[in-house]
Amino acid sequence: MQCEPHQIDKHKKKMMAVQDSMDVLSGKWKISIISSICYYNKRRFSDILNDVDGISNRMLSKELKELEINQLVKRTVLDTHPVTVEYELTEHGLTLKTIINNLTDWGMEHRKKIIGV
Amino acid sequence: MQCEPHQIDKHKKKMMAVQDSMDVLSGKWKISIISSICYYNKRRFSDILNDVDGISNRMLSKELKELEINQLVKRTVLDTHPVTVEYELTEHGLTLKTIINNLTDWGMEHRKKIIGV
DNA sequence: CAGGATCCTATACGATACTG
DNA sequence: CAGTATCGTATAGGATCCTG
Repeated sequence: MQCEPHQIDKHKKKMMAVQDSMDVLSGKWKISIISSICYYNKRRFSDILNDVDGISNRMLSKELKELEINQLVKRTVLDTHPVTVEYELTEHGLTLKTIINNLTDWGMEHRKKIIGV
Repeated sequence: MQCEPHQIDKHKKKMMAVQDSMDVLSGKWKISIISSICYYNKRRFSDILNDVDGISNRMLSKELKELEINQLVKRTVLDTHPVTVEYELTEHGLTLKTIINNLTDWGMEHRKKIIGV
């Protein structure tokens, strides 16, 4: 593919941007966790544990912490007995909604196409 | 969150769909590889090796094979000396374009917001 | 050039048990 | 309930060398 130099730069910039996204979102669980919180608006630890098929509490705890650090998720401790913790998306986290929806749609199509046949 | 039973089922279905997508796309490299091919339309092995920052030939080879199996990528051996191999997205792979674009945009925003500040 | 083979390491992840 | 601690395994992944 022949490209003008500034075209090539554009491609590189875009590749970098994708990498930046993936640095935050990649891993086996992150997207699923975000989806869970996103679809239910607010979600407790044990609920997410149930939503995300196969995840262990250790992993969930670790991943949520990372998402919090990256300011995608907000953690609220409720004053109940025993303690309850609620997770919700931050405003920045909410900007992922489009991507979640796209991945949901694509997953359904993919299942039809490849798995379902 | 109180939901009607059929609402809950909807959420579960969506969660499953996201999982299906991630089964194919997750991992450190897949999305970047697809982006590279997507942005350039056709791309040779060594080009992708250059586009995707930090990937080793071993990994690239492995990931491309998986993408081929999942029918996202088409591999064409060109009759040159020495051999050249071109990769392009299949029609099914092209349906990921929206997601790639969204991830690109989101990555740029995220950089501004978190990394760049 | 494209990629396979080999070897090795890091870390991602799971299972289980424990605590405020 | 929402985690943390500990331990063990599996896999992801890097480096290097080799070949048609």
